[in-house]
Amino acid sequence: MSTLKVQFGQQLKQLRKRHGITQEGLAGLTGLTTESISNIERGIFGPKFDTLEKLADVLEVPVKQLFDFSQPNSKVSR
Amino acid sequence: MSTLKVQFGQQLKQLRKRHGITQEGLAGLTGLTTESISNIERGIFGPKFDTLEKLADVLEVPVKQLFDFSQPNSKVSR
DNA sequence: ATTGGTAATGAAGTATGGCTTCGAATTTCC
DNA sequence: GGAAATTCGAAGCCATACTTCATTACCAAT
Repeated sequence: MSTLKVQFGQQLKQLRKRHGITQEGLAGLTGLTTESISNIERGIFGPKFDTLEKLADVLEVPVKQLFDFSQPNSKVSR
Repeated sequence: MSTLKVQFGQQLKQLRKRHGITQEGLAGLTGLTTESISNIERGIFGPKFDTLEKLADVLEVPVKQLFDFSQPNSKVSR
């Protein structure tokens, strides 16, 4: 029920789309499965630190940006 | 040997001290043990999302600040 | 209507690692 | 020196991150 997981997932989804990549693509580049990416984006579970690093690395953003929920972003939504 | 765990740990330690609280105090407030806090601060393991939330909550900082390693002597909050 | 590409979802299983307890050693600081 | 704070090890528990497989749904285009 952690709202952090949900928020994180939404942010991840945004950053992934902004990066112009699909769940499958992100899965391939991080060594995860598409189901895992989907589960993370929907807040089903929160990734462990190793995965956190991979995600930030692939998306080319600092890890902290994955936790920056400050703004409802103007772009890319929908 | 994830550098993220280590950096996170150092940041946590800084924020904890800045908050004027001991490992035991933080342990009590988060429902963890002092050993766990110690292990996290030394980068032995990275906390799960639930713990992440508790830590940020107790330290009264947004989660993203726990991942903000930009400045050694920062005055980020204020 | 059907194809093709993407994502959601469920069920069931594995195993990693987050966390604990206990005990002792070490560092820090007054 | 001595107490408090932190480190370290080892062993074990168990929650959960992640997997595989299989299905379903959505959404554009054609």
